[in-house]
Amino acid sequence: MFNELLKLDTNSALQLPRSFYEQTTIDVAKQLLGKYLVRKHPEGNTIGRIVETEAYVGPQDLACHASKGRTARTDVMFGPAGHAYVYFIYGFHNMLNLVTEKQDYPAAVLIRAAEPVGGIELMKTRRKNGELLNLASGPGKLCQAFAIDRSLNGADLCSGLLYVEDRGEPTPRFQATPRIGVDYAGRWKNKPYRFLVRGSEFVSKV
DNA sequence: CAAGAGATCATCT
DNA sequence: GATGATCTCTTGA
Repeated sequence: MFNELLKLDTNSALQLPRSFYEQTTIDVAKQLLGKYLVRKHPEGNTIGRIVETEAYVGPQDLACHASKGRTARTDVMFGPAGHAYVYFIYGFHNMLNLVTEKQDYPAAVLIRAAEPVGGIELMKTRRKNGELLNLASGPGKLCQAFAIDRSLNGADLCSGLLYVEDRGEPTPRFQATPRIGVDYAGRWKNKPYRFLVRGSEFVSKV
């Protein structure tokens, strides 16, 4: 109980600054591994150690929504770095992305999985399958566990209810694989833009 | 277990 | 009108 409270005590001084997100999308995707996603919510806070990401690197990337141009949906990606791009897919699931790179360059990192660290009981109440390994091991599951939906689309990651902490861990060893579910993306579908923490039990099962 | 289908809707053609 | 940065449950071996 006491340990749980310690874990929940977040420190905004550790919050990643906007300059972090202004790096290249690939760099951001790699460096987000081992960082902590923090979601503040009236029901309670939830925290997870990011273990899986995917980079969507810009307008030329056929797997990136922004390759279709600037629309109401993709508008956030064209804005400044360090904001959330949240969209709804398959009639069921929200996907959380963090906008990267400079203003007017549309790119983002998809957060695909996290190891639950704080607010685990709350996550279990939000998820049908309350197994620890199944709470946030996939982009849709993660959004459900962290109560992330489109109301957070465009949210500033440097001031509010949703941000990422650097707790001083070095970036863990990781591997790169092709991205999931982007078979339509022609020669871009095989790019090794999915990054997973090596040996983590909490990555998505694909 | 592996494979398959169904769920369900915002977005763009 | 089609389709998707998915998940879960059912089926059958």
